[in-house]
Amino acid sequence: MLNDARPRRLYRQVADQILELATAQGIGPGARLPSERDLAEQLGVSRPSLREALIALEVEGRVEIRMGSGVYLGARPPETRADLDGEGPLEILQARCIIESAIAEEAARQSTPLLVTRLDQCLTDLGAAVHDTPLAIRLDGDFHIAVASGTGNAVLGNLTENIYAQRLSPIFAQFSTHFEGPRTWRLALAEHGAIRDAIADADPAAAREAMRHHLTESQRRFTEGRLFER
Amino acid sequence: MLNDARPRRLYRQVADQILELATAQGIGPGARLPSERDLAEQLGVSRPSLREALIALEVEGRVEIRMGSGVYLGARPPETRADLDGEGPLEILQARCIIESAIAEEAARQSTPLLVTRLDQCLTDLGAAVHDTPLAIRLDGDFHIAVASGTGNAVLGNLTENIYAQRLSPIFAQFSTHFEGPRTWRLALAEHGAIRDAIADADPAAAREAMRHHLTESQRRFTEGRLFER
DNA sequence: CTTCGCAATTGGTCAAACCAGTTTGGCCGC
DNA sequence: GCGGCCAAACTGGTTTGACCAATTGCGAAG
Repeated sequence: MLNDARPRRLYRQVADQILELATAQGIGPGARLPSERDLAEQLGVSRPSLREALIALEVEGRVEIRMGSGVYLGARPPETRADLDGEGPLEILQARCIIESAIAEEAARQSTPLLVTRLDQCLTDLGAAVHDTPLAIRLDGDFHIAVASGTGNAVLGNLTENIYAQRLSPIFAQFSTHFEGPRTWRLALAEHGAIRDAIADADPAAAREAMRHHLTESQRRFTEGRLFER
Repeated sequence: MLNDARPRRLYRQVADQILELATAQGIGPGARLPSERDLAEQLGVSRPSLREALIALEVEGRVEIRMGSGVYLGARPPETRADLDGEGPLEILQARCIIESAIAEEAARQSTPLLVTRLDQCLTDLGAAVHDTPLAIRLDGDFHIAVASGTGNAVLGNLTENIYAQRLSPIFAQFSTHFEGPRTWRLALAEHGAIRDAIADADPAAAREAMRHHLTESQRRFTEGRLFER
């Protein structure tokens, strides 16, 4: 009553089978699929296992489970991706250059003394951490997140946080510790200062250019460090 | 032997409790946490339920389950967020206004005939679907994703796709179908056309303004529809 | 001291219940 | 005849207990 080969975990296989079965039976997005008991029997697994598969699919947002009612196929098509990683650090830097310069511009447009105070705090923190790269990475992120939150838009704040979460991933961290040091952090600190000043002056164009300059320089430092290392 | 209150699903609560317990006991990233049986007993739930929580955490990438060995805490720090939702549709529109205008500007800077062709295709598709709101929502997203992919940066493309995945969520969809119709789609189509023209002319400033105008108008239509409905 | 193997530990899965919301259809009253 | 109400039939939610399979580590044999 159980399957033969098992390269992946059962709940993973079952999850895929459920999606296949749904499309095979012409069950479109939003439609209800068979009950847990029926599905378990059709796929030849126990209900707890079937349930694990459903929970995995629910976490991924591919199905919606309504208690007492049934399991419904998610609204979004199967090719939907959930994260923005998978790309190289350089590509992320390029994307940030485009996005964050626009964010800085908007933040300068809504400049407040409170925001400037927070940015100053970030600057002094980073200034005291130029010799501690792991800490500096975090504080660097705090500055950019502070700028984004300065727009007053929580979505932009979350988005920037997500981008920085990428940076804390193991692969990125390895790169960083190799080519980042007190010198690069001091340069970054100066560039941050320029951004801070532009926002303090409520000068959107200057803030935009300062952020663009900062991230362009970051790209340059990154590629240089990469070449240096190879 | 079971808990009293149950606002959310049990596996969700247990998942949170596991993370809390891990930090409380000083279990750092990469370290092993107690066995399933122990955890189930400590948290006062059955092993299948505990297991559902673990699978949810595994899908989210917060723990790693090694068969026969144990469950290990994920490498990334606990504050990492995975999505940018939780905010209202209007806030997402505002964020898009800032981000996508910068993306359109960059796309115009790298304008290619191929991109213009793709945009034209999106326009004709949307023009033929003004009476089919669900389809129009999808095609509208395709246009914006096409613009983002025009930057040649995959991160920006993925990011835009993610933003549109939000739009296909049930809550947003309900709003959309209420206040969107042939009239609003025709207006959006015209605004899309302006963006297309600016990109075809390789005019970054015009592309930026066209995109900003489009999303500002979208916000206006959204708030109007919302008022109308209440 | 090294090495091989077995046994304890851990995750993986299943079976059969019972509990708790939802839905639905039929019955009763209007 | 029509509409609202209530209960039975779903549906997901959770537990218990058992057994299988992969891993690991310790101890005995060389």
